[in-house]
Amino acid sequence: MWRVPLGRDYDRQDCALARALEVLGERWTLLVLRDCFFGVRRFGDLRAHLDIPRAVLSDRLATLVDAGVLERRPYAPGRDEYVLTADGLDLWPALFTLARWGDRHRVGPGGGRRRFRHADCPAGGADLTTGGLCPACGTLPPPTSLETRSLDPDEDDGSRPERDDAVSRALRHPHRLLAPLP
Amino acid sequence: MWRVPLGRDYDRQDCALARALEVLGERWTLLVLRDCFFGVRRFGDLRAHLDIPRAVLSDRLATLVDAGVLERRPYAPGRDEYVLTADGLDLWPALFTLARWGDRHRVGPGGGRRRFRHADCPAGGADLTTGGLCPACGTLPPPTSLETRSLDPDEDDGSRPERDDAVSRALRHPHRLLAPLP
DNA sequence: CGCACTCGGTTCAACCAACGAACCGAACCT
DNA sequence: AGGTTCGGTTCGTTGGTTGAACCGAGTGCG
Repeated sequence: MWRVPLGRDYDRQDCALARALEVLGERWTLLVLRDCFFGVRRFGDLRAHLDIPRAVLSDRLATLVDAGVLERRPYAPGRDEYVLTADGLDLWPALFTLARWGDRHRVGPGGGRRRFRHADCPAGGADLTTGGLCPACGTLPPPTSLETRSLDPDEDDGSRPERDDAVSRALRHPHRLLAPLP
Repeated sequence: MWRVPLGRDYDRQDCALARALEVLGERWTLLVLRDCFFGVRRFGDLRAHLDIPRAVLSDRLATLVDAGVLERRPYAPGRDEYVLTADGLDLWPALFTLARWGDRHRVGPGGGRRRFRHADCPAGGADLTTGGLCPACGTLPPPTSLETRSLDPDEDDGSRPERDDAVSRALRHPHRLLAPLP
């Protein structure tokens, strides 16, 4: 069921960015992948966290599996889960970089609510810088060695109402990237 | 004329990525910005290079100006051009990172046709690595100090027909990023 | 077993965005 | 004045998004 999501004219664009956007450029797709990095794997959890119509989520997941970014695999009889492939994991720098831009320019001063810490850092670990570097050890950690958490409540300016689905609640506490949610 | 391009539900997403996608997530938007980094500034040039409907381009440019990513300014009586603001220039790492992913996973072996060289490099300059680093001097160069070019014809596998608009032709030769096209 | 419930979808109708062609007005050329 | 280019807007058609309803397999429970 291959489609070219961005229209037939895109294959005339002589550009790696256009190739990437044929897979990633549709609405919701990058948010689905962000959740996959956070450890969300099940259809229902994605739906609860994103408020995305079932049909759209179904379509996006099929496109991503088709493109080799996600793998669909059974975890119980009649139940499948979606996990990032190697190609998908390789998207982490792109997602992180885009999100940091959003932090700097689209949310209030102080940046967003979410922090990423280098949990496997030999130098003790610290919250990542804008470029994704760990300030303690100077390396660019892979997503598997990162831990994410919400800002503490007293750091929060309360400018935006918090969501209260199971995924949002789980992600308030420190959580290793890619580890399945409780 | 503010709109929330990705639907009212996005503002319930407690996430910097969602904030970024409200501005950048619509179809064509990232390709328009890519062209801006290449030095394309005029409505007609964007249209010729992208094959995008006039109405859509008009809408995207207005959204980007509205969001402070582009600035619209007159360059002749009755003629305006669109140039990247500081916020827009700050998008370069995100665009570059996404394009590199496209190179690695969505085009054939050998990567894409386009190369980026650190033209202002004190160590002589070389084509950037995957992470955007200059292998000669080890720094992460800003877009203004980069030069881009197409692969030489003998390196090209000919798998995709070349475009032949004025912008595509100009971008085959080495060209400083952000410098206006001839 | 029979029944209800959950999960992971598909189907359908209404709506809205994208497309492409036609039109438009200002500036410039001759 | 007449024609051309540029930078749009308008408009009818096409196609993607949305949300509600429906569906079928698997599980829990009396």
